[in-house]
Amino acid sequence: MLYYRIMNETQAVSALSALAHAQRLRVFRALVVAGPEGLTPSILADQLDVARNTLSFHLKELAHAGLVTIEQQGRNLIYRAEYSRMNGLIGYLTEHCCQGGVCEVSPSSAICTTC
Amino acid sequence: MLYYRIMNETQAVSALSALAHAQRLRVFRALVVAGPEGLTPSILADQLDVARNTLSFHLKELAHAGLVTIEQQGRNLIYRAEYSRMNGLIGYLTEHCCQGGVCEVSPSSAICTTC
DNA sequence: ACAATGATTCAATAAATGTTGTATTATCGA
DNA sequence: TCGATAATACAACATTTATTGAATCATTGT
Repeated sequence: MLYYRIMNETQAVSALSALAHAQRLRVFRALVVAGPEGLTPSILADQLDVARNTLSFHLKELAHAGLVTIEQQGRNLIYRAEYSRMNGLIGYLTEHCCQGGVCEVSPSSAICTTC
Repeated sequence: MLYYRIMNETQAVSALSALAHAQRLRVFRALVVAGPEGLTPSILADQLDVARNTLSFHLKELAHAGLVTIEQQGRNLIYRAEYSRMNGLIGYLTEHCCQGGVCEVSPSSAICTTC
């Protein structure tokens, strides 16, 4: 029972690069906490005290890496964390752990499978 | 029963930056697969076809981020993946998921707890 | 139609990161 | 002690990434 798809190296580097920045990491974690409801750029900008054009740039990076999704609602955009992508990244990092020995990664390593 | 310690933002960004590079990611994954025995820089350099000074630079980055440990054995160094750090990073990324609702992260999200 | 709001785009500058060749340090074995 | 091997450190250059302010695009409400 797999809840995600293991990604390739390019996708993993892209996701890791996207998260390897303090502001983007804060944005992503805020979206993880927000859950399925998601957040708008305005709310995020206020909450995290980031300039809106800067935030827009960083959200684009996260979206390009597949870590967040965008839905338009009127003149607002709703950003949401893409849990399956996050789980795919975790799977990529831990794949074939310890040569398939005692530490074998089980599908239960995935998080947020119900989102 | 916690197998890792949730890290702070600086540590998380450091770990993510270290992994956000194709060669370093390959190195880390090779060490994850190698398990507790670890690998020497020579073996890694041969296996991954990287110049030794370049590999040394990248290993230093991984070590600085706490993702690998170093043990000296004669003139060889043994590098090992630091599983607890990896688990700490995963914990940091998924903390308070979905406002503690249906997707609450359980300690079982940690991987390689027996390493 | 028009002003206001939400959000993104662009271009220029500033800052951080990666690569390469060379040099250095330390250990091993004859 | 000397040559060979394992590994790291340094410096110069090239590349990538981040920030900022101003401009643009789209939607809503009057």
